[in-house]
Amino acid sequence: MVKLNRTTEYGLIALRYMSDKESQGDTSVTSARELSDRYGLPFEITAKTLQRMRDTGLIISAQGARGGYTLGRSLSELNVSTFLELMEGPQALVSCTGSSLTSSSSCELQGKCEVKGIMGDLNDRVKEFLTGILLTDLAEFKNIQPLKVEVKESEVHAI
Amino acid sequence: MVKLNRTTEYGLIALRYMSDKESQGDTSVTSARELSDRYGLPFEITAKTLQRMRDTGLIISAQGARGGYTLGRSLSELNVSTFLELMEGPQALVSCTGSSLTSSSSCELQGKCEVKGIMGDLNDRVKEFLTGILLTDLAEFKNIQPLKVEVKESEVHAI
DNA sequence: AAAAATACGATAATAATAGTCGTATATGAG
DNA sequence: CTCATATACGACTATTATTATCGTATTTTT
Repeated sequence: MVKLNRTTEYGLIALRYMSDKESQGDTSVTSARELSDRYGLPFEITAKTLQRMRDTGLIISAQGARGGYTLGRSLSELNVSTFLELMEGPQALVSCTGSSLTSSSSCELQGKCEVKGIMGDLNDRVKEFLTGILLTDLAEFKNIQPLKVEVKESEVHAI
Repeated sequence: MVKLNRTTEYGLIALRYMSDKESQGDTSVTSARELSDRYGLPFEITAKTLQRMRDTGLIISAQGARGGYTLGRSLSELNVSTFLELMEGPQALVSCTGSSLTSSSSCELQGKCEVKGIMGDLNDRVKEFLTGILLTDLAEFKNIQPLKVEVKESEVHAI
């Protein structure tokens, strides 16, 4: 049916975490390690995901020791459609619909296919719908329990 | 982002074709061969897709020579959400959301994950939205040019 | 009996996604 | 100025999901 890929999930976790930090007056940056430790995400992928999010401007990076990421734009103005496109690229709902970057997704039924219009219409509608939903509109994005830092043994003496 | 699989496309082609036939007073059944020939679809997959559609009641089969398929329910009462679920199963928008049949899609962050609620909410909204759209609402589902039967040589003497 | 069609399970091929590895670069702290 | 920590980035591998193929059985009309 309709499905998000996992890195989008990781990205959402990251955004929500940073947003929460910010709203608590915590101005510290968030490192890939911090996220992967806290949520049990694979570090390498978390790091790579954050880099892609930086490329698209969702977050801002600071290199070097004590480096990390902070929010790059106001989440209360970011809609779901835009978020998904930033995370996964301008993919269409269905393969035969244009506006796709990958050449492999161009339909071989070209010309013959009679559902292109139907699919394109559906795609447009879903996109329009998602454009109307802001990330911060989604239930539980805000109003979660304050982040309790359950520090690991290994981290204790490191601080 | 959000994507349909190809067999759903095939299924949509089949439904539209049969619906169109019906509205023209053509009461003949539609065979897998007929569809695969006309639209250049792989026969085996078309056949299998039609079988799954029969399993879910979308279409009705008639076995044997001169057998084939006819519509099993009124398309003007079939919404997109239901259609997608019948074609692809009750999959969720995102892996960590429940209601999935495959055990592999259960999230390993169980308990820790804090976006489950967000994703579940988004999933519910998209589903509700799709429920409000009927297949026949979609542009170009109806009002297409009458099917011109460009009969192939091989079919001519068979009729 | 033969031909045409669906029924169905097993398996192979392909594509998409997820994850790993190695190395380079930047920066703060001592 | 060196070390530790963190991002940056490309190439590669593994895993999973999807798509397609194959072989055989069954049903029904002629």
